[in-house]
Formats: sequence, structure tokens, C-alpha cells
Amino acid sequence: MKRETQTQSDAYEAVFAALAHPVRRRILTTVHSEGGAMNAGAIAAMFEHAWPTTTRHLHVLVDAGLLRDERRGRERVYRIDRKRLELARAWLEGFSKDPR
Amino acid sequence: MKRETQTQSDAYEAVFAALAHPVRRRILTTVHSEGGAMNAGAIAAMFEHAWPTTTRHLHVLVDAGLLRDERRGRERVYRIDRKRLELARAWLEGFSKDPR
DNA sequence: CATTTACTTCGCCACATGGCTAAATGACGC
DNA sequence: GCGTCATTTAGCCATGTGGCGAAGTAAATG
Repeated sequence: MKRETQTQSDAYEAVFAALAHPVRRRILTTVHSEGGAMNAGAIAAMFEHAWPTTTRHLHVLVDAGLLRDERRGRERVYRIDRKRLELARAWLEGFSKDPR
Repeated sequence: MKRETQTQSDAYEAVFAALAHPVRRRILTTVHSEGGAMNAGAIAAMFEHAWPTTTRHLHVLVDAGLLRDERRGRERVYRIDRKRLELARAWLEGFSKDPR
């Protein structure tokens, strides 16, 4: 789980790459609809694939800054960071405006 | 260049996968800033990589419904389809609203 | 302190993606 | 019709991604 400093374009890169996978999009929508936070077990239970596969997807989302993780005893809670989603939304919004 | 009917989730799939690559995002922003349409040559000229590589990226964007292509004599014009970008933007906007 | 619970980390493998060069296509101008 | 211009298509190869099972770790619990 690399948490390095990123340039602006690296941020777009990580965010859009993270959003590219249907499992990761579903993780985000579900966590959001559950109030913004869920633990790893509840997230892994949503899918038929093996747990390590979910862990890997969660890493991608954390590295992209779309989720933050926090240990709570022996559970791990993943929480949505809406600022990063906002970044992607703002990029897309540029196309609704006339170009400068 | 497959132009098949897509379900809604296939549409998200194609759009977000297409947006995942920096070259493809740059194609979209540049075409937009040039008024919404550019021909293949002008797009290919933006990049250092070989032309067929650009063609391939253009295909991905067309298949995702983000660009439409049109022959104009021996040139080919690519035009942005903002409706599909709107689809992605709307998906992201869901996170700014409280979950139902 | 040994076991169970809740995950993550480690290798491994199959398939997808994105780059290339070379060859094909289709329209235009002579 | 022949060459040339604009661009795509066809194959090829290296690297990336996403799946797996097995093993590891850290906190709670008996």
C-alpha cells in the first residue's frame, strides 16, 4: 500500500484507473449507500470471488485516495473520501462548459 | 469496432474503462477544447507514439460511445458525444447526494 | 498462552492492454 | 489507372491486471 505524494495528473490517473473496474465501482456505491463506511468483511461478503481479491481491490481504492482505511480492533473499516470523487466529477464537468 | 447494443451497466463499464487511460483522457480534453471535433491526423500529431496506437485508443473511445467518427473524404473526423460523459458525471454525482 | 477471528500478504498463473512495424484500404489529383 | 495521402487493420510481443489458494499477522477470547 504505497502512500506517496502524487502530482495532480497522477491523482487523475489513479482515480480513473480505480473507477475502471466494476467490482471497485460497486464497492464505492455500496459503501456510500451504507452511510460511507463498511468493514472489510461486509465488503468481501458482497462478492463471490475470494477474499484476497477484494483486499486487492480495496488497496487500489485506498491508493487512489477514494477510500481511507482504519483499524478498529481486529476489523478494518473502509470509509469513502468524497474529495477524490469530486476531483473526477470536476474533470468531467469541464465538458459541459464551453471550452475556454 | 463493435457497435453492439449495450446494457446500462455495460455502458458504465465501457465509459469508465475508456477514461482510465491518460492518452484517452487527453484526446477527449483536447478535442473538446478544439471545439468538439478533430480529425485523426491532428489527434495523432499530439502524441509521440505511433499512429496505430492512437487509432486503437480512438476505437476504445468510439466503442465506449464517448466519440463518434465520420468520414470526410479521406480524412476521418472524431466528434465528442457529451451524453456519455454526462452518464459518468451523473454516476459520480450520486456520491455528493445523501444515499436514499 | 493457545485458539479463533478478521483480515492481509505472498507467489503464481491466465488473460487483457497497449505499444510496435508492416501491410492494407479508400479517396483524390494527375 | 497510378501514385500519394490519410488513416486503419493485422499480427506480434512485453507488461499490467485480476483471479486464486496457502500462509502470515494482529487482536480478542477462553
